[in-house]
Amino acid sequence: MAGRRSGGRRATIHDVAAEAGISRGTVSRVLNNEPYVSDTARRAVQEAVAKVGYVRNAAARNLVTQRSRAIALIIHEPHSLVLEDSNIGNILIGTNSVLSGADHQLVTLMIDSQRDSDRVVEYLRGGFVDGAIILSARTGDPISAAIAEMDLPASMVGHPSDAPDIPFIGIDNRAAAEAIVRRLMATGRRRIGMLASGLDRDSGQDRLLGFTAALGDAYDPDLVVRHQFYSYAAGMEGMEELLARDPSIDGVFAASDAVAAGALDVLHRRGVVVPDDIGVIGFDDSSWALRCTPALSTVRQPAETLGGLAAQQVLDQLSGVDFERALILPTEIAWRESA
Amino acid sequence: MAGRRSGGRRATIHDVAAEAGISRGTVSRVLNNEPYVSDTARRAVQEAVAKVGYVRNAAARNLVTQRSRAIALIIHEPHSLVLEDSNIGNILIGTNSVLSGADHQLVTLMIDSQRDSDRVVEYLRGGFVDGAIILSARTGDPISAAIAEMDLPASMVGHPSDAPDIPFIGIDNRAAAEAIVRRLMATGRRRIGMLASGLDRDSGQDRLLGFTAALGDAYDPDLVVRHQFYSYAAGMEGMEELLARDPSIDGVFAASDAVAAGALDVLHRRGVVVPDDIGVIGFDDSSWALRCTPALSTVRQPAETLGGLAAQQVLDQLSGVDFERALILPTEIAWRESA
DNA sequence: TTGTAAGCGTTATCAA
DNA sequence: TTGATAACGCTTACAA
Repeated sequence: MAGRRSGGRRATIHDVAAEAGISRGTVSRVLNNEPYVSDTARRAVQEAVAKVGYVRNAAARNLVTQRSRAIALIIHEPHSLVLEDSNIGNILIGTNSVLSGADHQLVTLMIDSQRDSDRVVEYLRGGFVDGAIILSARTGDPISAAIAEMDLPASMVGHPSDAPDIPFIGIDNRAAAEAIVRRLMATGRRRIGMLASGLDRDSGQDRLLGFTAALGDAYDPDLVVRHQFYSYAAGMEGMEELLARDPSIDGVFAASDAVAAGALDVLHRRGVVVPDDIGVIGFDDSSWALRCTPALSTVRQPAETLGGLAAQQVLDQLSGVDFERALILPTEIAWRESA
Repeated sequence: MAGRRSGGRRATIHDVAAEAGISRGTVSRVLNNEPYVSDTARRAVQEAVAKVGYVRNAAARNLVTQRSRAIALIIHEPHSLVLEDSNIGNILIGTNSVLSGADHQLVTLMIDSQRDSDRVVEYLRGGFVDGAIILSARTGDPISAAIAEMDLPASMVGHPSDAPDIPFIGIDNRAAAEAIVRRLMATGRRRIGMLASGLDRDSGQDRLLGFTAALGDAYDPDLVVRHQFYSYAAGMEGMEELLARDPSIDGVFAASDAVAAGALDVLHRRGVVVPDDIGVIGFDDSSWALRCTPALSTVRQPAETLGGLAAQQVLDQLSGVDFERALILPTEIAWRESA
């Protein structure tokens, strides 16, 4: 399992016991910081461990304890997500920090093909981890189904409409979208369009719902352009399309900051002035928002907290304490110069 | 180790053997696709497996085979890297793809604190993985030292000056930097400055060396601003500083695209026209390059290939075949509008 | 407080 | 081609 040593086999508890002149049982007790061990024995073991260069074999330990102290974080579609968009980095940081505090190792698994998906299911089934956190799942995601079926402690960040019964944590995308679109309307805009993305996820769907709810009677289906990804490219293409459909448009709600950035660049090249001619708003408050010119008005997600609480949900299941299976965190509006 | 089943314990080879009415040895052979198994036995096992819902226990298997079929990819400093910069996404994609093809699971480990660092060393020592790929190591990195010491098959992307004897793969940062700076000089610039970053890594050091080499006698130490991170913020601060030091500057080499992007924005706000007043060049050809206005001239790194070959280096060590321990890949210049 | 010994679920050797 | 059986390295009753 571990890297083959250059020469000789690696030390076991057996060697430590022999070196220290005591039994393996006591060595194990020292290693696990258990009570009822004499100071003499403790010292002897510590010295022997150092001397023979002992390191615990995880496989053997996991086999008997039925635990690994590792938690998986599953990321779908590295292309569109890690590269282009979003708070994924902050989610990771929050998760890692909570897990680290509980002395669990975070292992990130990336799914980029059917083959990956199958292998990851094997990995989870095999017992390499005690639990899992699922990011950016789409409707019909086979991993989530497998996790639910194998009854592995888990938590989803976000919550696809058809998700199996797995605890989750998220934000109210619909309400947040509605709120920021209303604010855009309050600036006097009359013809507002939307660059919708990620409609195969709850986030995308709900942001669109919030948009239509805010517009009410003013809603014009013709002013919604759909795209698969939350990407910069989607923003560029979508904005071109929107301008083609209605040159008199004076407001745009982009489904994410990356999308908004693409839209802003198109507007800039076309000589359309933001926010004078068109007000633009985004969603996420990711690192894109402040890079945009002008700075983007957007919805701030508590990404790091989201990641941390997802980790906590998994740890709680592991320790058997009660916990809230459905968590919705509040968002806020970061109002800047783009609208 | 795995998630506790709702009720009853999970099926073992024992159960399968009993159900199929044959020995555990034969069951194991079927499971591992070994030869010398009758079709009758094979079918019986497959049916039994399905019936009792058997899944192999990885810990037990790893214990006896001394293998895990998993490879770690270690990322330092998620903040500055994953969020701000670079080709890390592409490296991941390349690594995952090669490992996936060899039926190995990629597990990404993030290091964000001393505590993380210690835990990761434990994880590696424990035998959870058969090998490791190290990204963005700095000089004096304890993880690399530990990996070298424990003799774990590994590969580094990049190569810190004091790195222990671990195979590596990288690009010639010095030559690439020199080449693009020469090209900038060829556009007639006279006062060229550099926004240097990551000087605690080989990449940062070498890019600076390439810069001074290209300038030769024209090199003015006063025109080099140093910053710790390859970040957008570093580019903004550095550019302000550079303009303060010498308003007549007419060329800038940024140590990365993110840094260049920050510099471009400062110039834009100051009303300095690029490339008319100042020519700006970057490094990486990351997703930043095309988002910049104007599009950034930069050095293209074969990031995905880098990741793939690092994975291959590890796999080669595992299989014991000969391989090249020091790989340097060629780069090319992507010349666009910023210079 | 310590030692003994029985597993944990596989794979792998050796006979049959 | 198959079946016993001995490891693999550790934890954990149970006895002492």
